[in-house]
Amino acid sequence: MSRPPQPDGRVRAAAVALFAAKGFHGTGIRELADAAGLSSATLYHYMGTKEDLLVDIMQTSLDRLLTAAGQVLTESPSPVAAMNGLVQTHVVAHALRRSETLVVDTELRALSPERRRPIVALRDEYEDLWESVIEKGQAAGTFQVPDPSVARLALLQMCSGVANWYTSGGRHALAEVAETHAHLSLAMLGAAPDPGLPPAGHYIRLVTGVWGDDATAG
Amino acid sequence: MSRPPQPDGRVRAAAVALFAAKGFHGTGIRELADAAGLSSATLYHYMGTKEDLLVDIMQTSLDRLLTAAGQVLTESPSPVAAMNGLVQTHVVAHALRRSETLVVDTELRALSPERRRPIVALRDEYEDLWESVIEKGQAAGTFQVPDPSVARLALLQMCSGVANWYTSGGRHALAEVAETHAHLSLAMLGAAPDPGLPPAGHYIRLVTGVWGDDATAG
DNA sequence: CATAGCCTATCGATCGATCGATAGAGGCCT
DNA sequence: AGGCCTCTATCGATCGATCGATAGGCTATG
Repeated sequence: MSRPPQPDGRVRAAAVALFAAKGFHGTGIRELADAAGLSSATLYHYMGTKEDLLVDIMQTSLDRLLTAAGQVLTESPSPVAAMNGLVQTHVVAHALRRSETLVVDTELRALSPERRRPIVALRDEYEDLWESVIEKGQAAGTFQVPDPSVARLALLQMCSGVANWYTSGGRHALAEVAETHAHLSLAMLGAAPDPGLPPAGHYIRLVTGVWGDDATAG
Repeated sequence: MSRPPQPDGRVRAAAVALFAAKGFHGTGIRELADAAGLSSATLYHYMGTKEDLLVDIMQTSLDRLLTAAGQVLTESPSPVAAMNGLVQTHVVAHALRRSETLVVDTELRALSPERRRPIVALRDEYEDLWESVIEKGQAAGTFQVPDPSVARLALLQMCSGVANWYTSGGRHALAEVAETHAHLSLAMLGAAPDPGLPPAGHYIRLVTGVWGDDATAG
């Protein structure tokens, strides 16, 4: 997790870290340049506007989340397996890539309406995957919830929230957090426990595979 | 919900709405003055600095949340009743006072360390109330969760998340949202359903009582 | 010598905050 | 009643600082 050698990667990494810590509007161009080890003018050699940079970060993050979710759904034979996989993948991504997922979740309001629209479309596409899994489970009688759409919203808020409190050196190990969230989610949906589901290690590998070993971590 | 007649109330209301919609750093002094119907100079007759205003908003909101939670715990005879009450009160407050709770949840990072500390202390005090209820239920065998502290974090994220998506004219009625969240929460904790718990109306009255009919709504 | 990478210097705009001034309401002394 | 003082509420103008972004030039590599 050392600082990436290429300047464009350093700019991205610095932006992700600063936007997550201080917010988009709370981060200045000179501050960003300092963190990337460049002058504020050179910054513009590697990016468009500050908003372009934010859009790019969100785009990349959501693309990867969609890719990971697609793989989960392909390999999951049942709604319970799919939900277990979606939750664990989401939680692992939000823990290992805290900063970039936080930026996606909190800085949508910083985008102009035109730039926001395609990002929101990606987010909706991702959330629709969750919705359809809940509906399939509900239709099959595996899940019993009073209101599937409220359940979807509650579930996603709970899992995304991991990015707000998880720390890699903290009290809770990653696998424990992921599996606990999967357990809580399935309990919430009224599903019976299933010991045959893949453990956290499987989804940790999936997430690190999709995200690659590049350097926008945090 | 009309615009409060007193200028200081208008400043507060405008700040809550703007900070929630565009963020603290995304809201300018002149913009705030326009929304309150004052000049930017007159603004400073009713507040200290912009940061003072933010601190004041957070302080008030957390005080009320603590007051409401205290009342819930006083009147609840069991961990299940207490958790039902905490969840419903929290959800109702986050739905009826979306903007101010969003500001509390997302703008902590905008505060300087010295100003942040007492606010975080209030938040921790509130979260400890939840923690102890979960632990009591766990000790009594009413709740069964793999990890009480992860459960507390997951629960709070889920319930606070209501402020991110609830709209008063939307698809979901307030009472339905509150009761659904209580149901999901108790299912998450492994508690058996209990039809004898107070319905949402009780907690809606509690919240509107604590918040009063003043005009910082939204 | 062309290009990529990077700089200093600078732009106009806007930031949060303060200035001195004014209008009006209410009290108080004579 | 009239004159005077104080306090609140408000303003336009402006402060120094910082904002995001650009212009133009230097250096090194191919």
